[in-house]
Amino acid sequence: LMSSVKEVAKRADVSVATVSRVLNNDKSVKAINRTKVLEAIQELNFKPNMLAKNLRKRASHTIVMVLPSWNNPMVAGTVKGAQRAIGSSGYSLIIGTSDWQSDIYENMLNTNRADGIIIFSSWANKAIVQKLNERYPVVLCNEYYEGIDLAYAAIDNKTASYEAVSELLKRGCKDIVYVRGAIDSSSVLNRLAGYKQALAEAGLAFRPDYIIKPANHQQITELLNKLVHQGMPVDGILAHSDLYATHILKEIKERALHLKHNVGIISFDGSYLTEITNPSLSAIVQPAEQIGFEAVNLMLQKLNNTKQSKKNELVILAHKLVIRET
Amino acid sequence: LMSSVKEVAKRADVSVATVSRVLNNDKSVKAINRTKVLEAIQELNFKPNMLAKNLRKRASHTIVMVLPSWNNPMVAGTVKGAQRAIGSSGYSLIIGTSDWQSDIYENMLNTNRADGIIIFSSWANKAIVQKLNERYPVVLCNEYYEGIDLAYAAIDNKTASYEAVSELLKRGCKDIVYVRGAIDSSSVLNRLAGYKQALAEAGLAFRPDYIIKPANHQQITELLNKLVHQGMPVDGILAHSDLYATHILKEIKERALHLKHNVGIISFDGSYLTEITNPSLSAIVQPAEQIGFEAVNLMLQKLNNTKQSKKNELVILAHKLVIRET
DNA sequence: CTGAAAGCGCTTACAG
DNA sequence: CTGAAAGCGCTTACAG
Repeated sequence: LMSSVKEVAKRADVSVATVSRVLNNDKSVKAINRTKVLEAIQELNFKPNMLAKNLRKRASHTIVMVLPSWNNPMVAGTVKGAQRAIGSSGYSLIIGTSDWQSDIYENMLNTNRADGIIIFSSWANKAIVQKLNERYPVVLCNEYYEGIDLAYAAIDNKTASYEAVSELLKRGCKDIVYVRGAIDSSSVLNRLAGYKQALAEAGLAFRPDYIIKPANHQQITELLNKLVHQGMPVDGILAHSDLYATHILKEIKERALHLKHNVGIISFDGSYLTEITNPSLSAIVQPAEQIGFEAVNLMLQKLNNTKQSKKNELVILAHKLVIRET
Repeated sequence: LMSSVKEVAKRADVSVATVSRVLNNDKSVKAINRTKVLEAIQELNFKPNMLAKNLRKRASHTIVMVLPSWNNPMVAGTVKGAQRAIGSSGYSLIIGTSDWQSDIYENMLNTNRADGIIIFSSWANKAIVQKLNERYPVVLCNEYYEGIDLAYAAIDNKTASYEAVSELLKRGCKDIVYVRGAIDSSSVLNRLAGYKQALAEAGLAFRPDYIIKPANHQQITELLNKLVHQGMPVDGILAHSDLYATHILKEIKERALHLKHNVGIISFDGSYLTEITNPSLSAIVQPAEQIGFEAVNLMLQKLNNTKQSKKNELVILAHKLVIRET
């Protein structure tokens, strides 16, 4: 049914080696032979079998990417950028989320189903990342691990957080809560550092109670209410994600969360969610698409750099504080 | 570095054929040999090279899935279900969106980078689907094509639409607009049919002007305003997607769209977006995860059914009308 | 500039 | 129940 290099070779009256060379743009092929081969390829509608090529080249030409979840527009943007970078590189992108068992991804690498792994999310702890990094190309998105030499793409979370909190302070907010992520990831720690820096510059004391660490959406309301009922007022919120912020907005509206309607809220991500809520959300906009794009490019560089500079590249992308109604 | 069947065979003191048989659960292997092989696999930490297996089996063990976009929670749900169905089947899922050139997907099939294709979205016109279906396993999500024998998973769009419009009529709405999708896909046509049926049963005339066909989000406002300004009132809207509905809500709030705040709105999909808007949106909830799950299962059946019943299966899943604030 | 040949790491008729 | 051997469809030193 499908024709092979053998048939192309016969038709073009050359050897399979020459056909392969044409397929791989080998400069050494004489022009006349190249033409004959290309014609034969056309006539036979030949499509190279990647299964064979992959085995021979010992590469799956596949990259696997781990995401924190599907239901997050920031993630969607990143994937979009990743797909764009994959483009016509000849590589395929396999995407999965971290609710899969972690060893699925390791297995993909072990069994040659993927050549490298891009990790978005704090799915993998430091030990896993370190272990992977010793054997396979690894690129991180949005996070990094102190002490591991890795390529990654992310924004400057500390500065972004500093700017957001400074904005709230400028408006007159005095009691600002940071609703942080559940894991001590680099983004959480850096945002925490930016938060502290902004308070310090304003001459305000840092109060650990104002760092809220919910295990899930539901807990946000619980923890914030607890704070308020203990006599600690809240007039500003830095939310770790748009999803957190939309949830807070909803709970305020439904009066489950006992905060004023006009509490200052700035969330991270700045996806389209911040525009469809009512009121619309102020946010630190992350260049999600760019992050995904750069992450894949870093990986493609790694995969194509045979014995070139091994130095890992860090790509820091620009964020933007966008003020909307909160 | 990596050990191969050859090394396992040597260590277990059997032939590579026997190793392969153990790997493939061939019952004919004597228990003692099976044990020896399994031990050797353990000791050598052997991982089979899928590149070789795929070539030999003439299968990539990969499925490609085409989505309409990334930024849509309904799509996210479908992908989540698809991933769950893939589970530990040994297959990988490659996902892409329809803004890629269509021939990328055909090329994946042609070059053995994928064994079958799942099409969500009306990315492919009938001719393309028909052509693909002649050569490769195809499964459709949410849509089907009249006259092509295909497996697909979807809800009963006509009944769902009928129920939504009936609900609006029951509330007293008389002038109901259907903001339809841009393509004459089966879902659009069926929803249109349900819309008409509901009107007919209520003794109301069908007015083609009340079917709005925006090319993009921005056009919704333009087209609806035009209708209203031409003296055709609007008191109910059936929206083709949650995204459309959230956009409508936003434009009403910003007074760009000249409709009353309390216009009845029911949207399709019923993703989490319908809960975070203010007011929250009434919607036909599609079982997105299930749809993705079933689609992948249909595909896996096709790929594993060597010479079994060729009859294509249709999976119709239950929808649900959920009334919220609109 | 080209071809014959070996080989990537598996699986599977075939013979015993 | 098992092994020797062929082969999946490519690529690539090697020799010329």
